[in-house]
Amino acid sequence: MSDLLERLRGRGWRMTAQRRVVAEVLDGDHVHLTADEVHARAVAKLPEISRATVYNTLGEMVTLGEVIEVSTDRRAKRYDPNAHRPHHHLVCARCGAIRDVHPAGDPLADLPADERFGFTVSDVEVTYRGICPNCAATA
Amino acid sequence: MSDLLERLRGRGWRMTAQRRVVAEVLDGDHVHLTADEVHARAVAKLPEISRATVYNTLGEMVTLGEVIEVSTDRRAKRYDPNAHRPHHHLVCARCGAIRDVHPAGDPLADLPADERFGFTVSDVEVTYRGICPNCAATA
DNA sequence: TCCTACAATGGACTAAGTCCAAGTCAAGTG
DNA sequence: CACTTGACTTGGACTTAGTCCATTGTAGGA
Repeated sequence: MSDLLERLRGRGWRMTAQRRVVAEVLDGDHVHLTADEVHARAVAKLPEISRATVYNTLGEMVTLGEVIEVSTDRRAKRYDPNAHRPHHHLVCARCGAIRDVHPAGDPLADLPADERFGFTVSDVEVTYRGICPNCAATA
Repeated sequence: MSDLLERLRGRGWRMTAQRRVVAEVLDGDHVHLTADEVHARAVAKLPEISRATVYNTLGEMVTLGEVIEVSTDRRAKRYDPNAHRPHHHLVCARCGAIRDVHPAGDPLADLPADERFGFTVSDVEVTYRGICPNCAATA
């Protein structure tokens, strides 16, 4: 049922009710939640869970590479459990809706050596912006 | 002397001492400043300028398309006056240093129609992450 | 069952940014 | 040039998102 939970367990994570609940929330199809949204859903399942724990747990999942932090809008970070398959994001500039997308080609390869300034480049994050069909309809 | 200032004037901006100072700060080679850094430098030239005005002015410049907002780290937004030439960013994951880069190819073209979900895609923002030479040396 | 190191709690704290009512002033008009 | 007016600025209170930490609780091994 919970792939995410399985993977975390396999890494020697100490399993607690709180961590299970956070993993379950992220593992649904409710992707791209903010930390507060995760907390709200977690509270529904485990009323006494604290905000600090949710932040800690999300942070650990990010460190373990099981969840990706996305900061597409300028407000809160969002958490994307779809970390096992590389992807990028398409964001509606009006309503903030987010879709996962898979562009052709490898943007990393598009950065020539003379544009790397001696950096060891390890990662690339691409955010497309535009207007979603919904917002376009109500323009 | 101040290209940015010239362009803004040409758009019917009401010119005030505050706006001039903010434009001057951004127009130097001091790129990628946070709003607070802009404010600090502005205060050096015009002691009574307020934080709110700096935020307002930066926001207007962004709206006019003369300045780009960059949120590479998860802290404060940074402001990049180099808006007239499309470019992307290379960020050091350790120290946060930022360089402008110009990748080959057009990432927008790499997003196939069937990955656009009906969005009208107008913009793309690419952030490369890695370790800068400085940080690599002191690893 | 008991221990103990790791985890959770919650409330105070910080950073970054927004809001607003009141005062100020740039620039067009006569 | 003086006047007028609506746009601009101010500063302080407020909000939002997130961090910190001392204390309390507990998972899981011996």
